[in-house]
Amino acid sequence: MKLDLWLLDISYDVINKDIPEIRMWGITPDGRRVVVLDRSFRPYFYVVPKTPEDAGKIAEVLKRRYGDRILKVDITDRKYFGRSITVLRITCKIPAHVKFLRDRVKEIPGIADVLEADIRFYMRYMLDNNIYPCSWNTVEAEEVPNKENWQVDAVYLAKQPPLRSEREDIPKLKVLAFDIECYNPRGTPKPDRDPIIMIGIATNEGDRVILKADDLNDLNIIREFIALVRKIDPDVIVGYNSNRFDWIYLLNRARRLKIKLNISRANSEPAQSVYGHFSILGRANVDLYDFAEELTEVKVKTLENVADYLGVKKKNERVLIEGAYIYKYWDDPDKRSQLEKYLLDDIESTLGLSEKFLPFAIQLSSIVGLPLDQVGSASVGFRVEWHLMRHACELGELIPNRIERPYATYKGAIVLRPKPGIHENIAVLDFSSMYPNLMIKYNISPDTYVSPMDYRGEEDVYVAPEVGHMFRKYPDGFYRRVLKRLLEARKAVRSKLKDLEPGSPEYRVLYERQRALKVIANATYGYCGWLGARWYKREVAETTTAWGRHTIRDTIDLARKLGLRVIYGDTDSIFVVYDKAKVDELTRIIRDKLGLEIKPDKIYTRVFFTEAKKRYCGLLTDGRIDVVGLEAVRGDWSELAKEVQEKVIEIILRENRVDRAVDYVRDVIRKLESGKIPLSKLIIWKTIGKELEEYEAAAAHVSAARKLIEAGFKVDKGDKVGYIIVRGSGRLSDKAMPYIFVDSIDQVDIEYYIKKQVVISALRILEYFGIREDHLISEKRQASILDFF
DNA sequence: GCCTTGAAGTTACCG
DNA sequence: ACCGGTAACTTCAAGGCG
Repeated sequence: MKLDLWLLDISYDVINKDIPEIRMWGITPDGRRVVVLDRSFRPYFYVVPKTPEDAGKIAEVLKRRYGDRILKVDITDRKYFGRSITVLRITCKIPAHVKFLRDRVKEIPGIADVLEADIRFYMRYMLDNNIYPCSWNTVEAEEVPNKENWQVDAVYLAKQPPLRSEREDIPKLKVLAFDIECYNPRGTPKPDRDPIIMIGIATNEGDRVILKADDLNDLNIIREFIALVRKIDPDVIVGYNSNRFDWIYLLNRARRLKIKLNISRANSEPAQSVYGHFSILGRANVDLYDFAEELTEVKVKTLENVADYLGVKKKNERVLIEGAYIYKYWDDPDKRSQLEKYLLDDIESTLGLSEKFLPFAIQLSSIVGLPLDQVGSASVGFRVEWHLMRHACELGELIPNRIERPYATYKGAIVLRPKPGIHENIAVLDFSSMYPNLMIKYNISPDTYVSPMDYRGEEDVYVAPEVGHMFRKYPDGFYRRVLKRLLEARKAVRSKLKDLEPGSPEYRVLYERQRALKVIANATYGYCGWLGARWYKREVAETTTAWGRHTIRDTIDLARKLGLRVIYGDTDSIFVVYDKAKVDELTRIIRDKLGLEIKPDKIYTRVFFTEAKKRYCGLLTDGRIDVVGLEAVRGDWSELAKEVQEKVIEIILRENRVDRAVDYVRDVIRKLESGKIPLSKLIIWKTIGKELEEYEAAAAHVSAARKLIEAGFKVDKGDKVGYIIVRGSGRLSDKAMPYIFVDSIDQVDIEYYIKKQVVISALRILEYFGIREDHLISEKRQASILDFF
C-alpha cells in the first residue's frame, strides 16, 4: 500500500546481527503515529586512490583483507571540488564496519584519502534518498506485526525508500512541555544528593499536571512522570535548558532509584547523542533554550525573561522565585503552594515558547535536513554544513572531510567614521543579502578557485580587488548553485505570502520558512571562513569581503556624485541625507550597473552619532527610538545605567532639550544617593567565557563566580553571573558580590554606580553637548566632597 | 614608593 | 565550534619622578 508519512524522527538498529534497519517515525494524514522500516539500505564510504590505475588493485586488497565486513566494492567516478575523480565505493554490512574500516584502510598503500566515512547511518540514508525530516514523504510499504510493542498505531516495512511529496501542510503535533524542580538547600542541586521535588507537565491539549515528591522521596514522581508521558504519548517534548539540565538530572535520579526512564516510542530511555541533545526515539525532544539563544534583545535568557519578552507570560502576572531559594518554598508548608504556582507558570511559559519557536524549528529542519530534535542543538556552522551536504549529494559532489587547520585571518568589511552630532532626515540604504549575492555574482566557491600556480591565462576568471584571487566564471560553482537556490526559494515563498492572510496558519508556515531560508543564506559566508568547515577556503571568504569593500566604496562614490551626503556606513549600508529622487536614482544605477539591490531600510527623522563607529541612536519616522551599540542595548551594564541612557536619548531626540536631560540624570543620582533605587537595577551581568582557572586577569564577574562556588553553587563556562559592586577596599573585582548575597542598599558602593554607571552612560550622549561629570553630580554631593577636604 | 600610561585581557556589540 | 571590525571597561606592569 502507498503511505504518506510526515517524518518526525529517524533512527536505526541492527537486527539479526547483520541487517541494518532504518526506522522512520512519523505521522500519517489521518493522524496515526506509525513507524516505517527499511532493511534495504547498507552503509558505505569512499576511498580515493592516489592514481586511478591503482583502483582495481586496492579493491582486491580490500576484499581479501576485509571480505567479512565488505559487501561490495564499486569503482566509479565522482566529482570532488568540481573535478571528476575515480573512487572506490565500499559498501559494508553494518554501520559499525564503516567505523572499523575507515582508519585501517588508510594504511593500505596507494590510498590518498577516505571520504564520507564519518556520516551517521540514518543521515546517510536521508542524504542518499533525498528524504527530509519535518516533510511529507510517500512510501510503498506493507504493514508488519508490532513485535517489539512500540508505542505506535502501526509498523510498516518499506518496499523501497520513500519519495519526497509535494504536500506542504504540517500535521497537528501533540506537544508536551515539562520542567523539574530540585531540592537545593546546599546550592546548585546535585542528583547524587538532592531529590527532585516537583515535576510539571503541560500539553497543547490543555493538560496541566503538577507532580509532588513524597517529602524528599522522588521515586513515585519519577514513576508517575514516566507513566504520564507514555499515556499522553506526545510527538514533541519541550523543555527549557532540558538537554543541559532536566534530562541529565532525571536520568541520574532514575538510575539511582533503579528505574528505567522508558518514555520513547520504542520503550527506551532518552539517550545523549550528537550536538549534546537527548534523543527520545519516535518523538522529537526539543530544548527551546537553543532557540531563545538567538533572541539578542533578551540579555539574560531565563525562561521568565524570554517568555516576558515574547508576550507568552508577563513577569508581573506570574510567580517569581529566586532559584537558589526553591528549597525554602518546599520546606515551608505555607509557601509550598507558591512553588506549585511557580512551576505551573514555568511549564505554561515553556509551552507558550514552543508555539513561538517550533514553527521556525520545523522549517529549519526541513531545509537543512537535520532531524527536528537536532536542528536546535546544532550550531549555526553545522546547520549550514548540513544544508551544503544535502546539495553536494544531490549534485554528485563528494563531501570533504573535516580537518584541523592552522589559525588564519583575513580582512573583513569597511566601517566609515561617522560625522558626530545630530543629523536630520537620514535614510539608511542597505544592500539585500550582500555577501550571498556577491558570492553568486563573482562565482566565489572552493571549486571555482584558480590558484596563481594553475593559472595559464586562457581561463575566463573574475579577479578580486585588493587580494587578486581568481575564480572561474563558469561553470556555476558549488556556493553559487546552493545560494541561488536559497535566494530563489525565499523569493518564491515571499511572493506566495503576499496572497495569504497574515495570521492564518498557512501564512505562519511560509513566514517561518522564508525566515529560515534567510538565516541559512546569510550564515553561509561566515561558514566559508570558519576554520572548522568542511568547505573552508580562506580565499573564498577573503574574496567575498574584498568585493564587499569594493562594492560599498563604489556605492559611496556614486552616492556623492549624485549629490547625496553620506554620514556613515557599515559593511553593506550607507546613511545619507534623504533625497528621494536621488536615492531612487542610486537604487536604479546599482541595480543596472552592479546587478545588486540597495534600498532604504530605515528612515530617521533625527539620528545622533558620537565619534565612535557602530554606536548611534535615532528617532524613526514612525516615532520609535532606535538604539544601536550603545550601553542601553548592552547586557553588561546595570539596568539603571541603561535606563538612564535610554531616557537621555529620548529627551535629546524627541525634545532636543539638554537641560531637561541633565535635570533628569541629576534626579536619578539623588534617588540613588537616598537609597530609592531597587537593588535589582544595580545588577551587572557578564558571561563566564572560559574555564575559571584559565583567567589571567582579576575580572569582576570571575571574582563573583568564585564567591558563588565557595557557597556551593555551580558556575560553568557559558553561564552569566549577576553581581553588584559593594562597598569596600581593593580592586573593583574584589567588590563584585553575587547579587543573591546582597540584601541591602547599604552594602552597595553608591559612588561606583554614580560615577561609573549612571554618569558614564549619560555622558556618552551628553558630552557632545558640552556636559561634563560635575554638571551631573548634584550640589549636595559636591558640597559633601568639599566638606571632606 | 607613588603616580601615570599604555598594553593586555575581557566582553559584547554591529553588520 | 560562523566571520572580521569595533568600543569600552578593568587590570597590571613598566616607566618616570623624587
